[in-house]
Amino acid sequence: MSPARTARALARETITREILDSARARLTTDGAAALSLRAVARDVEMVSSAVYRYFPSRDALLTALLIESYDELGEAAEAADAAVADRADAGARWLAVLRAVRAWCVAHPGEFGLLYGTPVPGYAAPRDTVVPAVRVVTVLARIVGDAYAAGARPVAAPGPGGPGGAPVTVAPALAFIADHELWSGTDLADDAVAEAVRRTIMAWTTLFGLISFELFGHQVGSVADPEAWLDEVARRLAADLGIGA
Amino acid sequence: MSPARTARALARETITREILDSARARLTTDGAAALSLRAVARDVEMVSSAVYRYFPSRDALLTALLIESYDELGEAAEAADAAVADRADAGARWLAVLRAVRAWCVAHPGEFGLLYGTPVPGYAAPRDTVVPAVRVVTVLARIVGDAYAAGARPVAAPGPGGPGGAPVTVAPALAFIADHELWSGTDLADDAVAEAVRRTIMAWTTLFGLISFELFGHQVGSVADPEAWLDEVARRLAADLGIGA
DNA sequence: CACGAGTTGAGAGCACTGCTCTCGGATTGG
DNA sequence: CCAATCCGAGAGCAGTGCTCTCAACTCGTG
Repeated sequence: MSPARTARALARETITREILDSARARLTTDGAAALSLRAVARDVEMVSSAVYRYFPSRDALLTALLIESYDELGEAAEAADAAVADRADAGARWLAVLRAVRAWCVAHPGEFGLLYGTPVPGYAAPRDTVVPAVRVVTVLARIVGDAYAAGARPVAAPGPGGPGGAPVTVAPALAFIADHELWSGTDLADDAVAEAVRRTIMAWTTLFGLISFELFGHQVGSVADPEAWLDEVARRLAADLGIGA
Repeated sequence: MSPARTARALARETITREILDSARARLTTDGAAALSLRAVARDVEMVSSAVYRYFPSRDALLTALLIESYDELGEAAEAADAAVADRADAGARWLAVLRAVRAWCVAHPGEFGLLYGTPVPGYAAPRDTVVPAVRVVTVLARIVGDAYAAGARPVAAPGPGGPGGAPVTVAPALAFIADHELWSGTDLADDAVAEAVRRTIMAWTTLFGLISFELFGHQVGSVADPEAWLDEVARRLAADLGIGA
């Protein structure tokens, strides 16, 4: 963290932190797309060109914000899960995590827009962002896996035998969830694991949609109490997953 | 449509159309936030200031695009529903509409970003956009209402009597769905209507999340076949709504 | 302590953006 | 035909990301 604690290195750390903090503040007020490097330069009372000593480009700054935010959100989810005393109460863990995820997003709308909103025009998130990005969904999958290991099962699934066609295959890139030791404790067959993964992803999709609607103003006036609405949706999702509240 | 078919009025119509078309094209290539009025001016081979004769500001242009896009999407949904011959087959109508909505969004990613993505920084959508914005969810609610009128019912709901607390109230602004004649044919009690409305909104939330994940690149590598995935999710949602496929 | 090497901040400059203003020319309705 | 209106062009302002140069500062080493 501090390889050579020289005055210069220390100043660099401090200023880098200041830039990041200012950028995140402006993220919330101005939005990710309008993040202006000159504006953060004014915030930290430097000339714009000086900021480039710390971040080689606006995109590099965005990437740093992206990783930091993903990690913060993932940690919030993990902490909420860990805070539930009764580890066997999958319903309580599920609700706690979903509440924590929404709470973080509501508290950090700018960061949420950066993470999950419209991609910033000429910017493509580099590989480094993938690992922190999947922390949240991993937490969700872990809860489901624990519940299934304890004997819980999803309700009658419209899966292979249910209505409609064969379920879609989960691509290899989701192996970190599908192949995870999460499911090793369960006595689920491989296709049952795949089914659980799909349900978890679908639940995560719903949660994301919910938060997105709330933060992007698509449910103003349609949902009176967002917190209560989240609770209700969380319970429904848990019921679908068979990890009753 | 053409009150005074003078040469000037005709030219104005044509150029307005050209500007809108160019703007929508740039929407997909550059993104909504980076929509440059000067760029569309170059496209239509005018000087930037001339464009202001047609749209008083960039925001006004955005609003026009917003309304036009909402209407197009809403019409696509309505058309897909209307195209299903067997009006009593709620499952088929549901699947058709969800497919059509996704198809339109995939075909118009720029417009999707404008409609449902991160709000453009200093821009607030005016009232005019509300009516076209709700066309899609109205189509969904109509299908559910028709099915319930025909006797279908949602599966055991974790509602008032189910697990968890009391369901959240739907705010008055959603009256256009809740108070709609959609439900007058059903013999549902008021709270059952509210329950159906909530389920419809939740399904719409999931659909939006799904499309958003796909278009914003949050499921690259995690879902192999987006179309098949949509079908599967649509069937699960229909099953939850009790309008089985 | 001194000095060369590396780091940092400031400033000017380029090309771009949204937007406002003015000015000459074209079109319109009376 | 003519006054009123509309329209396109151009200049200009303040903002943006980014590059370059230059002077000042800090650092490890001799």
